Amino acid sequence: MESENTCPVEGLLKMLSGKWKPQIFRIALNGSIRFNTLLRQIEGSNKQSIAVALKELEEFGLLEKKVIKLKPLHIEYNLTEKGKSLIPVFQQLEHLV
Amino acid sequence: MESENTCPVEGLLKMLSGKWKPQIFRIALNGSIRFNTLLRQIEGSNKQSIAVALKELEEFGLLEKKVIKLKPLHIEYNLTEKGKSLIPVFQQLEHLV
DNA sequence: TCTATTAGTCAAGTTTTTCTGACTAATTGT
DNA sequence: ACAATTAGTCAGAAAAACTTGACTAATAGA
Repeated sequence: MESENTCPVEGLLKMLSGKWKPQIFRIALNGSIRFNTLLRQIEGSNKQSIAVALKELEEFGLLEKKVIKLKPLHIEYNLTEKGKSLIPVFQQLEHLV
Repeated sequence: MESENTCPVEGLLKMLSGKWKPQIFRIALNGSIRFNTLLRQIEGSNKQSIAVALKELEEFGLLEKKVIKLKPLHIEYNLTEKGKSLIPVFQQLEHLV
């Protein structure tokens, strides 16, 4: 009883594909993340790519954006329930390698 | 005790990144695979891309190449132990989604 | 002899992804 | 008034990934 035309791993790969999304998601596992903070801690990254990655992670429902304060502007991204559901997968992979 | 600079998921993503590797790997979960057979069953694919994907899966140690017969030429690729170790991850992801 | 099959390789071109640098807009600090 | 911080956007360039079509080399079948 194999699934021939769908694959959950392909879904995961799609959600986390690209140069920066895996790193951003992993940092988000430790708590709230912010645009400029990510930009500084992920070396080699750039505004545009981080912005696109955050938007995609949001669109896939793994992160949710939250405006904390308007003065001064403060926006945070947090794992959604869907995002948190991936934690066991990460843990399982850790045991493997 | 978080791992800040390594990530097993990033490893998985790297091994299976690209347009065809996930599909090839998934087909390999069902048994031996062959170059021309893949080419026919994966619609939209092409020689070059399948060849590169197989080579990369081999280099990452997920598949192993085996020459069965030289006349007529018959080459097979099978999951390695490392490749098989990913099966539970696929199963876990299936339960998730 | 000619064509097909096997499993590829190679160079060139196309497409997709990523990066760079300029710009926005509101607010705070000097 | 001027610079800095926040969180971005936009267009164009550069880099990476993917595709195409021609080719190889050994063997089998008509």
